Amino acid sequence: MNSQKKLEQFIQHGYKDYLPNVSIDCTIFGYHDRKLKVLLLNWKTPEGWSLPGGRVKRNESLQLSASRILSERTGLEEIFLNQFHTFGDSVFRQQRFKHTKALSKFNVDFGEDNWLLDRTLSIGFYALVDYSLVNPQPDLFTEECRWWDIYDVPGLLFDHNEMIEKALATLRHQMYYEPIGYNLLPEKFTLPEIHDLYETILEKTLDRRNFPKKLISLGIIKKLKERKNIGPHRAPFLYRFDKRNYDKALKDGLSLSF
Amino acid sequence: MNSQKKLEQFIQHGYKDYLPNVSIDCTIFGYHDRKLKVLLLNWKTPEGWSLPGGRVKRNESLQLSASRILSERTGLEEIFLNQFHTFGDSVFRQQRFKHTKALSKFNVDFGEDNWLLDRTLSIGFYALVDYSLVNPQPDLFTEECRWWDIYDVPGLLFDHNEMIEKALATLRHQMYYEPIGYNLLPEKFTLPEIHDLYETILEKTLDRRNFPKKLISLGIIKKLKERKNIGPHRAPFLYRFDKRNYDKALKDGLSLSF
DNA sequence: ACAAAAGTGTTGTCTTTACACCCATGG
DNA sequence: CCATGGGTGTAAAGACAACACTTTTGT
Repeated sequence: MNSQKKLEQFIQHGYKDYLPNVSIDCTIFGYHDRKLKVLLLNWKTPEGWSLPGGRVKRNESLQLSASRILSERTGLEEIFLNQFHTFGDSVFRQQRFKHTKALSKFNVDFGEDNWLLDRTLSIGFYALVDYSLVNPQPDLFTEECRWWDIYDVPGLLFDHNEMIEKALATLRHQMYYEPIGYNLLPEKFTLPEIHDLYETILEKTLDRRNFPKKLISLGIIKKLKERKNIGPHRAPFLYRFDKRNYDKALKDGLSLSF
Repeated sequence: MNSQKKLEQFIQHGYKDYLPNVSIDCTIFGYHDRKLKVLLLNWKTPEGWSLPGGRVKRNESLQLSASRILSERTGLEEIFLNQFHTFGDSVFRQQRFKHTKALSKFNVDFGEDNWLLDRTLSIGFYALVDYSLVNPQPDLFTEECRWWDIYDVPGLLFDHNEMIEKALATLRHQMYYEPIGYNLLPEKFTLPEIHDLYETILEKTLDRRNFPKKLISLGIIKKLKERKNIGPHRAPFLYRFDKRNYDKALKDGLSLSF
């Protein structure tokens, strides 16, 4: 089946395989060059950028669905994925979708009462991924998929700006009682790197000496014997997460002061 | 329209007014006699206890819907209500509902493909209410509505036990960075009362002298000149929440140690 | 030798915890 | 006058915040 046929099939008969009235949208955070990034898609029609999202298959769990959607856009499996809120209160989400004309580019007959145009709640997940491992892929509905700096995000379709806000707020909050970083950083990283990551996300300067103390004393990160070559400067030591203590902290929670 | 007619109308044509495939369930916490309570409904059929829940009207926000459901069962308006998770992963929630026979008590023809029997995600809210103000009301589907001690909750229908667990975990977590109590206690309360409330929910003994210090120093509770008469013992002072500081703390967050 | 970034420890302050005796009331 | 629960302060320990000079490396 070619793309156009697949698209047509999905638009006209998708409700047989997918739940109507519900979608999933993922805020996918990456970190690169001291900037927090988010992965966005550019729609063919209606024109505009949005979060990557999708529908829930009728025989699929929400977690699996989100993880499928994410893997389709990034190529990654088994990444950190967290359900944070279900959106149904904004004006966009209390009525039917009205852009039947705007959808004409697809050359598929939607029809007034197409299932995709009905009121749709969206279950929001956020993901933390290693920027360097992602190969952004657009889908049938979209022309382009790429990273945006979190502070340059354009006006998005629907309530997606609100979703990113809430995802970010949740992430920030979470950083105080769970370790993060395992999914955003390469396996081996330096203290300045993780320090910058925390400063970037929290938008706050953190003491260069005090910051790592806690993580080290909790056993969450371990110093390696290797150093990273960073050109014309002193080579910093590499560290890595101690997965055992990290997971324990994730599970039991902790309280970071910063 | 009488009850039976209403029921029939809802079962057979409800999908015109309500979103299919989605419901809302509320974990309503109350506090009485040093025990944390939760409000449960006893279904006519399938027999068993469950959380109070309902469907989302097509033109209604989720928040409003939850608050309507809650007010129908408790008679209360404007109470603390928090969306905490959307459930769709348990086996019950990945398939159609199979108990067509079990539904026969209603004397309404459901039919194999009734909208109510399709896979249903549930958006979980939890509420904190003043036990003494609640007048539990069953609905068309249920015989009885009453409080259960949180540790005596019976096996519930579907994944509702899991929901209560998660609601409680969320509540406990929340207590460390937001004040609670305003919605669970009467307007005026004593230090032993709020102390017991916290101990009960957190399942932890809290120092009788240290505990109130924080709340008082943050300005969240204020001492009144009145005392409460508790019979044959020294009359304890009454306190009340300072709504200004309380709401500020709710909004900005705080960090309680306990 | 210089510029740029990394590495490292101590001290003062604040927060948290632990703890015990006296007081008020009703029966 | 006794039983029960309420009220109150201080000191020690631990956590946190502030802070500056030296080392490494490449050009």
